[in-house]
Amino acid sequence: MAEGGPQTRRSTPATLHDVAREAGVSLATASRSLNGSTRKVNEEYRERVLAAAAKLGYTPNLSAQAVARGTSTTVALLVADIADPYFSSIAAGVVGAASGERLIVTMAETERDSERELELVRAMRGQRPRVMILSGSRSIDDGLAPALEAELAAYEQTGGRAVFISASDLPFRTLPLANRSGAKDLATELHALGYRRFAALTGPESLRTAHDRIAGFTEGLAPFGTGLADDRLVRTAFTRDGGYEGMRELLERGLGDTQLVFALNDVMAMGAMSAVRDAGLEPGRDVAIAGFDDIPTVRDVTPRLTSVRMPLERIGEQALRLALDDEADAASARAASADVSTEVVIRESTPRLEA
Amino acid sequence: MAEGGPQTRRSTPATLHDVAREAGVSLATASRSLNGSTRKVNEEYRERVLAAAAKLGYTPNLSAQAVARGTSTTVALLVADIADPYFSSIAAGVVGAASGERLIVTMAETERDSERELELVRAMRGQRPRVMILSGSRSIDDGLAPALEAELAAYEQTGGRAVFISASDLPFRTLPLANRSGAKDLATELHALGYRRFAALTGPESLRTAHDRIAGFTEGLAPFGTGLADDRLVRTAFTRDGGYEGMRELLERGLGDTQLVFALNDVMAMGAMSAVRDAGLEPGRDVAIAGFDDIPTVRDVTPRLTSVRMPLERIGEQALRLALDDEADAASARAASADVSTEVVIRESTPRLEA
DNA sequence: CTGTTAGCGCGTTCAC
DNA sequence: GTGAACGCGCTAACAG
Repeated sequence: MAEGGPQTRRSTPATLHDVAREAGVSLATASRSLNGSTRKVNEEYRERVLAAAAKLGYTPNLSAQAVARGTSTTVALLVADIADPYFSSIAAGVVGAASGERLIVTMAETERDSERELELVRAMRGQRPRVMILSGSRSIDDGLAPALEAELAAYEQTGGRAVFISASDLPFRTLPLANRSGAKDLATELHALGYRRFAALTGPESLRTAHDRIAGFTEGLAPFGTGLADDRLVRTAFTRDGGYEGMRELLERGLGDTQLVFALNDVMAMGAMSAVRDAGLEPGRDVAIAGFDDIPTVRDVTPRLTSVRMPLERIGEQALRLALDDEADAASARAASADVSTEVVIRESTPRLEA
Repeated sequence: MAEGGPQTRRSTPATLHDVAREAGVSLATASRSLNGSTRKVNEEYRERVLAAAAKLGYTPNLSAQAVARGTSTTVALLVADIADPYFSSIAAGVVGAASGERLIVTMAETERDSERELELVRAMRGQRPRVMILSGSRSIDDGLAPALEAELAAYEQTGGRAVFISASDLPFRTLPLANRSGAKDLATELHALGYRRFAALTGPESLRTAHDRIAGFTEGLAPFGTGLADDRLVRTAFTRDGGYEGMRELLERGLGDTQLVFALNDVMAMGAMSAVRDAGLEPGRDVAIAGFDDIPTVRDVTPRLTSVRMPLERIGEQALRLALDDEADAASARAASADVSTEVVIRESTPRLEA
């Protein structure tokens, strides 16, 4: 089926040259008519060119344009895991915003490996992208950070623009995410609901995002003279399965008097809820659970999950805008981040505690 | 912070020419050392070139390579909605497989709009991608289909390779998905569990995938002399909110003696479960629910959702392989699709019915 | 094996 | 306003 049909001979795509010849004009005129930097071309010629282009099914070769112009229309996006709702939502935001700017986005997956991330940045540079957006997997004690910084510095020096989503120690534009304050707010509200004794499922200690969320949570608890005991912390993978395993471990250790488990992101929280259930307990009743990010599906689990809303799509959009904003500075980043502020959403997984 | 540092003057990326000069060799030698199709270059020169490249931080300009070679290393991927787990999983598969082939994937979102899809295909052609993968939103009575076909035919005639994920009427390579047989199997198993009276939440009537799934489900029910009454069908959007709204409508109409609601995909099913709950009923007990796709999160909802497993990541991989396989024909597509066969997964949302 | 040269498709100066 | 000619960064003949 796929190979059927009259074997029309394979040809090469129509070139601007073809269009010019077909229209009976020069290459320059054709070029001007089709993109016209300053449109100073006879209307009649213009139409002839457009007609010829349509007839030949001409599409400008973006690579050639990039070479000739010295700039591409590409934005490179690096994420830890495309299938993770957190990253796919951000990606959707980036792609949406890019589409509006007539930019094309290319995507790659770091798999949370900084070595791989570095390689990818290097490889992506080959595209001479206008901007490069790095999301996720920023570590605190990343030995490869200097190399990454050097690579990105070189990239920026040659006209590119690197943007990090969420805090990083590296000297590049950054769209700060309110991980710390969001977690702090969450802690405050949970305390108001009557919760006093907490445990947490955290990602790798070095993961910047995990670190900030834990720090914020602890900070929010401090005024009340409570906190997170070390033996109430479970380090695990920053994924659904990590959440499941972490909760299982916690249950094995014994929940003790723990009232609420804070999973550092929603997919972990969902895994944790399943682990609770598999242990014969009921999330929200036997142990409360809170997540972070407020990915769409948390509305559809039972009990509905308490979380901290991060406007993920908008974060993707703002990251691109921040990169494109020529005079972006600290103020601009602040403005962008104001647009992506968090909000605690209390749901059934953390019911008010009876006194 | 972002703008700090000594204003090192902005330069242009190192070119192959620079590397050659730095290494004291000719352009050709530099080129051969760095990519050398057939590595026939003096080891000493080679090393000098590599050293120079490293020193200068040289990265080959992919656009320039593409123009010179006449072929790019790009694969274009079109999906309906990036944030939807179905598509993000497929995308993850494509990106993963592409990475192995040293291909770069660019992504765009059709937003389930065939007009937009057509425009995107046209725009994407500008990249001269080696392959173009179209996933989702194939309609049965799509007026733009001829235009799309023409565009893709032109694309293939100029050396490109178009691949559809899931059936289409268009004459291009297609990775068939077992929507029909999967739904049929589901119906069979549900009947075995004791279910007799069904309703369904379906997407737009014209959506090919929706059509196939309904057809398969009906087919599976036929041998038992039962089926889906017209008034038990709710047409709604193919999204979570569509599922919610559809179920709400069904509940308003009155469930009657309906025992099970078949949502045509998992995100719809999850929305439907929430609607059931919001109506004060309990999914799985008051009304059974089944979905399709088996996206990861269905394991974490309550009750766990019965679904039909589609190996989404593998589907993405296979789509790319199918595109890359030079001698792909019907047999090859069949082989690939064998690798992406479905499997019914019965869970708690469809408990065995007491006789 | 190496260097020279002619393109690839397109943008853009520069004369006409 | 229009066209000829050069250059973008790189590959691929082609000679040496």
